[in-house]
Amino acid sequence: MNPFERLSIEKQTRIVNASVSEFAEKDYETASMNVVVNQAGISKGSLFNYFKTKSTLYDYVYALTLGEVKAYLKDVRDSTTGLPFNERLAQIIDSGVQFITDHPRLAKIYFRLVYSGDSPNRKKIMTELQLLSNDYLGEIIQDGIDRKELNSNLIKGQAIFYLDAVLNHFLKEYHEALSEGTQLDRIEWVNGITDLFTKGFK
Amino acid sequence: MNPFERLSIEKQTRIVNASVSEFAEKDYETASMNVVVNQAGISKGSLFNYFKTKSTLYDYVYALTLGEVKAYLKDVRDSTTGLPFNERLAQIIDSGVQFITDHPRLAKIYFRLVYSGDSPNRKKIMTELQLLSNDYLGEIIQDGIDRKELNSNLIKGQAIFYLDAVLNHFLKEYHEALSEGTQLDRIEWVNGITDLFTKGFK
DNA sequence: TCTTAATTTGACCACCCGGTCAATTTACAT
DNA sequence: ATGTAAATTGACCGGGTGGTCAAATTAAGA
Repeated sequence: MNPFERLSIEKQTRIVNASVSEFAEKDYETASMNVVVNQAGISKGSLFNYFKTKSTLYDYVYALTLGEVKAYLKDVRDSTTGLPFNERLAQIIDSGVQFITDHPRLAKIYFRLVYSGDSPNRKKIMTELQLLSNDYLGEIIQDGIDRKELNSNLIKGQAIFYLDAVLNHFLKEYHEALSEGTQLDRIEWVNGITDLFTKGFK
Repeated sequence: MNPFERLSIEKQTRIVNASVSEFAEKDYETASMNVVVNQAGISKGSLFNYFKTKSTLYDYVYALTLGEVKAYLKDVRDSTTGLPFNERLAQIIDSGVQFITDHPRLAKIYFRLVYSGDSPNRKKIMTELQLLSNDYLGEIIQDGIDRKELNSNLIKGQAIFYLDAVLNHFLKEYHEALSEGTQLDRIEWVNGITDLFTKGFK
């Protein structure tokens, strides 16, 4: 049992909160351990006792973020098996929107990761993300092909790539709009995106 | 006439080269004026005489980058007026590929900008980029609609958004593949993308 | 050649960084 | 209450940052 896990839940929460906030606001290099320490109300020595290095702390936050993302993805995948491609896609987008609303700071960390590869171990992490996207979207698309809703001549790698590009970009935009106070018309966009791909993949 | 412009072309080139390299390799905050200075073979005081601050130097590099991007875009737009949407789109992508090949470092700066908003004056710059994309892709799409190749019910803002997402993401991927030594099958991808949109926007 | 102005230099400044560790405080078993 | 082990602290370290400026060098005109 490592020292961090031995802490009271209250203290753990304070530290995780401060870390998430800092890594959400600044990129990895710019994020400051001193800020985390002050925000969490602990001493510097303590933080470095719980996490050996900055990179270790980031790993923890990263695991937390990706875990939450995966949970949302898994939920929506499992609760929509059997539905036609376009409805499934719509619900996946909705789930993304929900994630952003529930965890705006984790979303920021996620997008920072996806779009600027901002992290130590960039290579490994980017590969992991790509694999996740491949597996996940690959299955959804394959399902659509099996169901004969999508063109069986689709080049799967490409189809995944396009879906991934549009979904992530839309969610990023949605996230930015949200944190600026404005709001995108969710339904209109969900319709637009499902439309594009149901026709484009036909 | 500012002091930088008074320099010999040779010296200007050395400085611009060093700056472009540094801003391509590291994000704005992490990029180091000391590195630029050493790489360019000039003293620190000189650099700060030519450019008052780091941000000023970045502005210069940014203007250079965007200028080059715009030149490529303008060229391909003007040389393809009259062509059908799918051929036009294909040539735009090809032009992007060409830009990446000709100016890999500028491409890196451009993608860093687009995807992480990495710069001082983020807001202003992002707005400028969005405007550029809107005008440019908006015209191409409107042309396709007028020519009755694209659905006249398209929500233009959305269509632009999707095109932009896929084009930039593809070019970014192409750029990364290139700098890792591997190569994407350009033709296959160009066909895939034009396919997606000619069907998806129908 | 001498004078003056423009250019270039690099030591230096204040500040912040990630990380360390001797010293202190806290918690707990006896 | 006392002794001991564990947890916590924050002053401190080496190093890097953007930026400054008095002094040295170079260029140019008379």
